[in-house]
Amino acid sequence: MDVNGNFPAWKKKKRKFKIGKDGQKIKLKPSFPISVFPKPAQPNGVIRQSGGQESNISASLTIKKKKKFKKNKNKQNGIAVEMKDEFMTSSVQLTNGVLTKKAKVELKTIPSLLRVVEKPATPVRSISNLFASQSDSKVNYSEKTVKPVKPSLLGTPVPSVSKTTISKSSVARTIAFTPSKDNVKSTTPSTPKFVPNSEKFTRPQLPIDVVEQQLMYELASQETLIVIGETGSGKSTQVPQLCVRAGIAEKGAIAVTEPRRVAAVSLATRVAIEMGTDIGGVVGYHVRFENATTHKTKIEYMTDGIVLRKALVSPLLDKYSTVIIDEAHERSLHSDVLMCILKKCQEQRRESKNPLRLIIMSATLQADKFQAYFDNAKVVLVAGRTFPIEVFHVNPKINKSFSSTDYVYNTVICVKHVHLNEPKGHDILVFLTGSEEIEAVAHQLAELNGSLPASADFILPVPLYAALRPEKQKEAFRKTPQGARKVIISTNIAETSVTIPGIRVVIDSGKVKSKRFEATNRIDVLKVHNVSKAQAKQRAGRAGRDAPGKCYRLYSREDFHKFETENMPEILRCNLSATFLELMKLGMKNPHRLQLLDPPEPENIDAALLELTSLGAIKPITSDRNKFILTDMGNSFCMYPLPPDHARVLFQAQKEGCIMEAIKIIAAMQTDALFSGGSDSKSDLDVERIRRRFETREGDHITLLKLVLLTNNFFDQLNSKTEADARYNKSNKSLEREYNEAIRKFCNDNMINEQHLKTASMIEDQLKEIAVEQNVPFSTCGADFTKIRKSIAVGMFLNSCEYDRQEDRYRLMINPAITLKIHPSSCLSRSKPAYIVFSELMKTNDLYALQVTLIDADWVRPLITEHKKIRKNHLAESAQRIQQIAQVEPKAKKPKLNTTL
DNA sequence: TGGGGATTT
Repeated sequence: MDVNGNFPAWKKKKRKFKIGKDGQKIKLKPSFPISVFPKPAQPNGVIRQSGGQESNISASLTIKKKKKFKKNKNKQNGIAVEMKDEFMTSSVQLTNGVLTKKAKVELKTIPSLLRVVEKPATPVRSISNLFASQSDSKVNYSEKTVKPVKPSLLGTPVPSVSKTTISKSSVARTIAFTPSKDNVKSTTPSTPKFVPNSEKFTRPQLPIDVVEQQLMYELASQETLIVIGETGSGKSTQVPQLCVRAGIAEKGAIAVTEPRRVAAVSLATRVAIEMGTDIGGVVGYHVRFENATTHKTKIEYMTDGIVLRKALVSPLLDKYSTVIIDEAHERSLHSDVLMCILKKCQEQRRESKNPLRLIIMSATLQADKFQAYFDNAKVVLVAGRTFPIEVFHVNPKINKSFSSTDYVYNTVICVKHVHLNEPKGHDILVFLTGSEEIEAVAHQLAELNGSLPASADFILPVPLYAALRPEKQKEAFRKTPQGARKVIISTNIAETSVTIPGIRVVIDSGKVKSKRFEATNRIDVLKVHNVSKAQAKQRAGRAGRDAPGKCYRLYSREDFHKFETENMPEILRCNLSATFLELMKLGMKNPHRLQLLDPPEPENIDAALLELTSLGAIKPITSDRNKFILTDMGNSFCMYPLPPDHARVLFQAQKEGCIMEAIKIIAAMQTDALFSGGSDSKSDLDVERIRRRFETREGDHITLLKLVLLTNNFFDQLNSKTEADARYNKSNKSLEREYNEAIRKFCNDNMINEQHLKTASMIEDQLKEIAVEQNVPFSTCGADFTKIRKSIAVGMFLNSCEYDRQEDRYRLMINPAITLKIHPSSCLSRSKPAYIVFSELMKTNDLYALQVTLIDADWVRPLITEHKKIRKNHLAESAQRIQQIAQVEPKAKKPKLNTTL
């Protein structure tokens, strides 16, 4: 490929910020954050950090910073800080053949040499007047100008926070503090301020401190509060602490929900340090498989899925006085559903002694939408703290050869341009859509090295995507070798989930691959789309984490303006059956009446209802067929953290007498492909050969079972060997090393992804535990896999297909108009049996069935007949409903979750 | 005979 085209013609984005009064550019460097994060031991092996709070300080860095401090000692009034290594380990251990995750948290207190400059004590308002009107407040908020602060912990200047005025009007329902990048003022040096919230730890100033007083006031007086703050504002760590200091936590713990596990864990760890306690003390976290909270815990960081699960058990969530939904702008399925539930919860608890306080924290300015949703709740804005980023767009007027569709080619040209023009040592992060593209670009960039001028550095392409083997993923985090420039080519995993240090340039293709659920046909469509504006902004932001950065966009500014403003919320593009099942457990009867931030399409709602009805999980109420209730079976589905059809498989397996096997398979199905491990040294042929070893004629689910049984066997042997070795007085350390080495070798030999295997194993345990609680009798089918195949067929009968010899395709039995192929990754793709059932239907270039099992048509025929009957009624009813709605128009009454809530 | 973005209970 010729990569010498004159493609790069960039429109430079007007620099919006950091121009001082005198027209002088102000270079902004944040004081380095003091933080301690867990050792990078994350579920999929990637070093993951939370959305906006990442920072990582290693011992070496500390030393470096100390030197800096010495240099600036006098300027900084002799303030010094010394940090010690903090660490926390979380490891997976094997006991009695069962993999368990053990978290060992060791937090040392930081001996701070910092001379704390005392700050006037924050007025802590009594909570007795929780919902007192503003006029009751004695605090004078009139025209108080908070001086911009420029504290500098170790000589590095802190980005100036824009001039803030908290005026009386801000107490009214208006946005109080508008951080404007144009408004950035050159600041006058002032005494550093530190918040004396702990004797043991002193953190540097954060932008949120500027609005601390206002926040405290609003926290005490508002039932619902919306906090808008960009990356680096400190809202995720400070708002919960402010709640505690405001005395809110006395009525119940503060729950903070995060969309990702790592964010929950790392935020909790950091806040624990700031508050000078251990994890599990005043601060804790609760994510799946790991509950580090105690009765003492006042701030609980949790994943949103956990809170949802908790709501199923105790719908009023009365353990908590406050729920904070963090990263609400991400619009994850769980957080959207939570907001809906919590609103109802709030209504129910309003008159009680323990009302529920809600805090919605979001990054992008979608304040209006949240505000409208939460009955005109107050909004507090907090400035962010990132480095300035120069944004360039392609200018198609100058460069006639540019074609926006050929973004892979453009990427390579752009990397070359950047490589030859940007200073050495500035690493590049490229955003593309999928592994194929990424590998292709990586290959071309490696080749490009041959044609570079002698003076140029070496280009080191590093692919990064979720399906990549963990040890390969780690390469993105290695230090760039001397004489090279690291070019990380990534999917949107690097957008929020992962933060790579040292990135100074971002190249954004403007494309993303995303899955959308086509409800009418129950098909997942995986397609490349343009990113949203918010996403483009997020991507650009990845260049400004450590220093000022640049972002090159492979699309014109005109194209950019055509992009959607925000990402499509997950709730609008996924199968709603699992969500509705949960909501019905909470007492929701008519999902069409559900008040969500973005209501899903009626067709999508109906499809989920039809699915749940056909599975026997819900049934319409005789008096009003628009309303549904859970059946006994549906009720028991709710106990399992599984999609309803998978739960149905377990239910059937119980009848068939193969619950043990079913649990193993279903658990393995919850993780991504187990077959993705192994090392680089294996050729494609080897890979094929190893995979063939597990292949069965019965299909992929049985293959999965055989694999799990083999690993169980392996672990049993390994454990008895380890026990025997222990008797010979081997040291614990060498035993552990051998043990881990053996696991690694086993996974490598069998091309198994170690992390996924561990996850599957933990899910297996979880499912077993639930089955025991549910008094499910233990049963096994031994080598008779027919029973298990039947369970799978019955549970997922909606996915059964019949082979059409003429077409050489399969026809979906519930809708024969749909024809599909077995994906070639399936072990049945060649044998093409007459009847199959699949786990998933995915549309890419063709319609493919993934994870396929051979079935007997008689197993599913009665269910399909029944389904068709239900569907017929269902369709008639939804047509009727649409008519009704048209007549009743407009909204007759406020929908309610009228329930046990 | 083809290829798959990311979360989470």
